[in-house]
Amino acid sequence: MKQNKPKYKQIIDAAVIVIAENGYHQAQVSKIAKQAGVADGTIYLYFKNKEDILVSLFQEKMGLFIEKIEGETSGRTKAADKLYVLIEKHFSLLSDDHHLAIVTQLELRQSNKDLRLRINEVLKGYLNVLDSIIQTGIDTGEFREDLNLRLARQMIFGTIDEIVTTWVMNEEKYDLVALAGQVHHMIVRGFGNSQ
Amino acid sequence: MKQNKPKYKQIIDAAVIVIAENGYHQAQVSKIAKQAGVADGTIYLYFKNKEDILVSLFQEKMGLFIEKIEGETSGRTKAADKLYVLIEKHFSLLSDDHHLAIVTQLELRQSNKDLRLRINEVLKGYLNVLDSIIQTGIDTGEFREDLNLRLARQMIFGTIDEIVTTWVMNEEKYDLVALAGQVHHMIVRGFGNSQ
Amino acid sequence: MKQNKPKYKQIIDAAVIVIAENGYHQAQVSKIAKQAGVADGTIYLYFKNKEDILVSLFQEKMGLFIEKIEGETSGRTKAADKLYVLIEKHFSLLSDDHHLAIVTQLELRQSNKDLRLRINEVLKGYLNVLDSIIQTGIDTGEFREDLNLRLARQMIFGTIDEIVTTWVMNEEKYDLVALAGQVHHMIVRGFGNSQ
Amino acid sequence: MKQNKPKYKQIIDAAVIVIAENGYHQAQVSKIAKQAGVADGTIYLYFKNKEDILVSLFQEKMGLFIEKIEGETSGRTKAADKLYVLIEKHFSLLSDDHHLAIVTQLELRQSNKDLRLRINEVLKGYLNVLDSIIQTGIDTGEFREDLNLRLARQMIFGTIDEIVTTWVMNEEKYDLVALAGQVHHMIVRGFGNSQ
DNA sequence: TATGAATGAGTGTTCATTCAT
DNA sequence: CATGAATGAACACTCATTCAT
Repeated sequence: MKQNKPKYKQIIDAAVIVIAENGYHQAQVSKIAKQAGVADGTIYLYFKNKEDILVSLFQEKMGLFIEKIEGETSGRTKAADKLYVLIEKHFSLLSDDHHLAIVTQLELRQSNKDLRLRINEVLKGYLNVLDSIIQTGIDTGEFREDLNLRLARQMIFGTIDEIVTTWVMNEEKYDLVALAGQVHHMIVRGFGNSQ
Repeated sequence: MKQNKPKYKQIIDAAVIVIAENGYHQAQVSKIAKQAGVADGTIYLYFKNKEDILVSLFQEKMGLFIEKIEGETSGRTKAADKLYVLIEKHFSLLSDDHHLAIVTQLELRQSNKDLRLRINEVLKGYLNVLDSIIQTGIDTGEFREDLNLRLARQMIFGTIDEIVTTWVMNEEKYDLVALAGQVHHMIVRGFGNSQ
Repeated sequence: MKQNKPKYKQIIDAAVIVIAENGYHQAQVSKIAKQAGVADGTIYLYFKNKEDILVSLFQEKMGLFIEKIEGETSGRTKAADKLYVLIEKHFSLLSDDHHLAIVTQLELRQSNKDLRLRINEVLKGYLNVLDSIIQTGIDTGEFREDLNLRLARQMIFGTIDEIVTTWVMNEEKYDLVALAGQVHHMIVRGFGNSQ
Repeated sequence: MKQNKPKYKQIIDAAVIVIAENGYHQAQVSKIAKQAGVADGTIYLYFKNKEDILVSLFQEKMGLFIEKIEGETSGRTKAADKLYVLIEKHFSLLSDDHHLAIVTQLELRQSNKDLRLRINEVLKGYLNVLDSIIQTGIDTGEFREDLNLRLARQMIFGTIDEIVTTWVMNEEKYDLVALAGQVHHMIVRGFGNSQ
């Protein structure tokens, strides 16, 4: 199991750093190898090709990401609470990892269509968590029963993603986590006045 | 004024087709020139370099896009109505232009940071329209007065963008415009039950 | 006779200025046309191609150059005097025309072999003047009778040319004409002590 | 130390051959690589860019050239003898290397100003040898004490260079080395009759 | 004569991947 | 397992020249 060997993680961590600091198109395999402290050729003992590094990177990091979020949300009963925890956790995990935020929000988007499709595969785990929360809400009557599951999921993901991306592009100048409450309220209650 | 010369538009239209059909990284200048029916060198009589073609493409198309949307929304009084028209128009304009949808949602995102920053400049016009609608809603009391303008704007844009992108990635298999009502409702009223 | 039409000289003068100020490789036809105040295509009504501009330039300017030098030297009887006048005139003519000095000493040397062969044709006129002076010197007994005419000519030309080129490369910081006497003495009398 | 790796010299030697046989402007990197028997990319493991090949070529070849000439001249005591050896050696080294003669006398002169400045840096070593010989001659009384060191150096270099260039342009039809004595005599004794 | 928009051939350089050691 | 020297395909851009007006 290559994934357990130390150099596997070493190379992935190196890739995150190199991509975050140099940008996607300036993240040459040789630069990643140097950062990881291995020879260029060694990379190919652990990864099929460059794309495989990036997909693996996303899988490893996003896997942990989803795991943590799932863990936190499962402790709540109400869908709205689960959703709040998800947003808060999503924001805080990226706030805590500057390099990862740049890589997932900006740099990895420059990859070609093939790579993006494979990244989307990984994202499905996250979207499943969202679906499950929304379905819970509909089932318990918290959310409207005519809510379109797919659209709702896309709204949540699109909103969170756009807010994080804007925050990263603004060089993370403000407190992202502090926005979780307002974002959560907009999603659950909408723009309208409640009276 | 180069923008009025026929070859200027001819080249931009060719670029949209070539990028949509071949992908961003396979859209060589020579391919665009061939599609436009001009010599490679002619491109450089109208554009400073390759990046300039792409920025101009985005400016021209997005300019028209924003113009049309602004025109339609200005005919409405209520913010909620304006927002509905915006969503519906956004969906229908992209539904009607298959190539443009692929280019704006998938291919142009692969551009480097510099180009993306310049694209964001163009997008500001669109975001301003959103801001103005939201502010109208707050002023008239349609929307909550404690609504965070920036977050609201990011939610609308992120939601619409994610929904369109998913639709494009799913090869436009379903009717995007038909979703406008539900999307609008989710944004304005949220997920919650109204009782 | 195209050579007599005003635009012919106009274009040649423009070429000297453009080459002197931009360098040989940055002296595009369009730049010369602009400097001459004519359209690009007009150049080709007066010159066969770009190389023809440069050869004509050299012919015109070097023709005048040789004419003036010949005129001055013919006024002297002794070969040594003729040689002195030639050196002095060569130095002063280039000292007086900054642009021409740069073009002939530095820029035109970057031309390809073909062009240089044609330039050498023009130079033959100058070399003939040299030969005639040397022959005179030999005939009158001023110069050694076993002097190798060809080598002597190459020594004079090589010396003068190297001195002028160095002076141009040093941005013409010192008085070139003032060196004529020493140069003349070195050529006629050599390095050795006369005793 | 790249200079000691076999491919470094292999590429430089290939460059001399390709430039001599095809001319400066037809000496594409791919042609040099082919001649050297390496891949195009390999060139860039040993040289920063194309200009670096040419500068290195000049440094390597001219470095050896100067070394050899310095070695030979240092064996003589009298300045005139040193000068004779220098001329003779200069002529014979280029006579023995047909390709190098073409490259240094004709092709490399077509390089742009930047490259020529860097070539001049290399030439300084040669000019220093000349200066030292001339100074020796002045100190020992062999040469006139009012001899202008800089002009004398330019005369020697200009003369030798012009004679070699003419010889190369005449396709090396005559015996260059055989001219050394006459050239030496012209420089040391001048044109004049000694009586 | 004069114009200037259009042409299209030509090349230095990068970098993911391989493979002999 | 690990190395790193070697590979070679791929592409944006310039500019001398033409020719319809």
